[in-house]
Amino acid sequence: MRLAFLGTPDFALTALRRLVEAGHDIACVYSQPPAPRGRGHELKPSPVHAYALEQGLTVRTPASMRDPDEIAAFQSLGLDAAAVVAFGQILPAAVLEAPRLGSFNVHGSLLPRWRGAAPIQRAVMAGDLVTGVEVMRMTEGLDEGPVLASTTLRIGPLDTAGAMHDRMAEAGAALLATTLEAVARGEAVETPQVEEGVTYAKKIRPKEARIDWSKPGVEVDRKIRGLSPFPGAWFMLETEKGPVRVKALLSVFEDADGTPGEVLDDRLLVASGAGAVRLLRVQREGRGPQQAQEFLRGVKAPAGTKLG
RNA sequence: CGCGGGGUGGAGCAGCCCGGUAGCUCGUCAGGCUCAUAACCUGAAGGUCACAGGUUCAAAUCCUGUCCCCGCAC
Repeated sequence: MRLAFLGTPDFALTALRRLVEAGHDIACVYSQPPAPRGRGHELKPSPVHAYALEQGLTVRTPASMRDPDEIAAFQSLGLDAAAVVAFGQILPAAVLEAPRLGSFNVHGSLLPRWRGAAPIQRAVMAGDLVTGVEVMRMTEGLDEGPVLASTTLRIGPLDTAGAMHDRMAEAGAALLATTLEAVARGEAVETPQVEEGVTYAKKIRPKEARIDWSKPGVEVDRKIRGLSPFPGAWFMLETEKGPVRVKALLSVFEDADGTPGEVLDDRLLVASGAGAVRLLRVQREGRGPQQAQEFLRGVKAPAGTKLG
């Protein structure tokens, strides 16, 4: 098929790779323009952008797909379909409807639950036991289009948003590839989303990442796993060299009591408003991620330590 | 030139300000003890202290440059 691919981060890259390997004719790759991300204010192309250049694909990084010239250029590509995966821009109908067969999107949730920006993280934070990845036809509304294919995934007690992200990227890429084939053959079945159970996955704000130990342990644990590895739920720890910010990357809920924020044993079991949370994997600022055991070798946090 | 932290035996850290015999908690190996809720005791191996220059009688420690990693901001 002759396709346009619109995507930006790693999640999208996994899908693009699959389409390239499947031998599709990628007429043009669209991605968000290089931004001064990362340290040192360096201008870095997005993962999708970098890969596209590497593959010798045509890349465009318009600031806005609403630009009339951009829309005209898109319409003249002679596309069979457009694949949109975590692109980062709202697309106008003129773009969505330009390809002969339409535009399709990979979304990380079982719609209509968790429409919007951060479905994977919100699902983990909410304690969902099951989630999934779906391919839908794009319409003007936010993630409201009919669903063509779906894969469900379980969220285990030790799963983080990052782990789900990786699994979902793979599953989504495969789903997208097979669905596009089905669409090409005219065999795809589109199922409208049900009216009930609509929720929205608001974008994650760094401000909500600080851990409030007075909350129930079950919630603290979900927040830790839902925000791991990015942006990372964090707390403050007093050390010999002063206060240090520590991210909790993985944890598990345990039934124990104590003053919220107090460490209950020598293995990072922390009391919360209800029950306790054992930190299994953490990362302090300036250092890399570490298992609790390694972390405890370099920092003192014995029973009785108060976390902020 | 956005702000800041860091690169020390296999892992995690201290030492650096106030230059002078490389330390701690683990792991590994050998032996002992035995069952104490990640076991304990004894001994051993293992490091050009990121890299390149400079200062000095002497540099992990001071100065200059380079590379790499991480947090924030974005």
